[in-house]
Amino acid sequence: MGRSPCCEKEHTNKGAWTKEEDQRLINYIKLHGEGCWRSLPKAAGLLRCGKSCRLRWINYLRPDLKRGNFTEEEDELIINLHSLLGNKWSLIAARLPGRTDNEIKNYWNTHIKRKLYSRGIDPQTHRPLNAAVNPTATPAADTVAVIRSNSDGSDDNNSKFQLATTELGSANNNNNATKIVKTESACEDSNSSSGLTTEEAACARAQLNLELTIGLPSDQPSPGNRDKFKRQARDQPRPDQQVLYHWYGNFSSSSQGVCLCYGLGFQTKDQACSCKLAMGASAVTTTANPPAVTENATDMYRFYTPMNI
DNA sequence: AAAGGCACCAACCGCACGTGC
DNA sequence: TGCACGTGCGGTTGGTGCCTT
Repeated sequence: MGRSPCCEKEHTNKGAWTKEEDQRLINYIKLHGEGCWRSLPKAAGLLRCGKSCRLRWINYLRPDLKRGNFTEEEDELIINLHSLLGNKWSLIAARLPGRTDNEIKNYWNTHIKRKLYSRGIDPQTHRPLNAAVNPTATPAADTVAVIRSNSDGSDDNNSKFQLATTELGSANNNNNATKIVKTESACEDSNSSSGLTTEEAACARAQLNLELTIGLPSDQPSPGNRDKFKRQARDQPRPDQQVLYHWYGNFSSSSQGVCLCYGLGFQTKDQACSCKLAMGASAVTTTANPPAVTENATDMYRFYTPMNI
């Protein structure tokens, strides 16, 4: 038996929303909050599919949306984040307060792609266009994404946990070329087919460190998305994935935690989090029960948005 | 002024994933 | 364990307005 449709299509409006529909949706959400999208249309007196209501609210009606043109800074941030995350528009949007994934996706397809082409950069690979067919070519982007793989080679389901970055060689290389692109699992086993020699792996552990300075995270716990954060907590990678967690301070509604860095990179387990210095020590706490870390672990420090469960 | 092409973007669609029963 | 459901995501479509010829 297939799944039931999300709504009775013959009884729903489609296409552009009217002002009256918008107002009904706004009024309902003001009174009852977000969530239960399937039942919302009926309760709000709207002849719309629940998904349509959700989209309309998230992409257009939400009061915290920033309207208007993208700034040059936002452009560059999107380009950098895309080089790290690929077409993960929701993750990119989470780093651009007031912007939606749909908006960024549209903007990417209509503006930034062209901009990158005009710079001679392939928007998908972030490599020079004339190097697209050369697998050994040096990436042009300032940073390169490394997708964390589980030890069995599969990707982690939660893409929030997939983010990792490497940047190497800025100290001894003035052209900003990124030198190493390896999966974390490959680094954990220098004898694997990854191609990293023991020396290279050690070198990577010693030198890899990227801090992306990004704006305020908009993906913060709220009554509407608290479950999402609970799930993230529950879905923490297994201890054998050797991840240390830092949760940010006090996240009550009156005191939001602020994360200004995506401090990602390879560090030894005894090494202090450099992000601490940037943020102020009081803002960072280490989880009380970090996963076990083995002696020779390659630790991936990750920084998460606030959590208040 | 009309027609065609193009750019933009809101909205839709199908699918994946997590949860609860 | 399997199913139904709710939600979210990324890709695509279609309507609209502007520009060019």
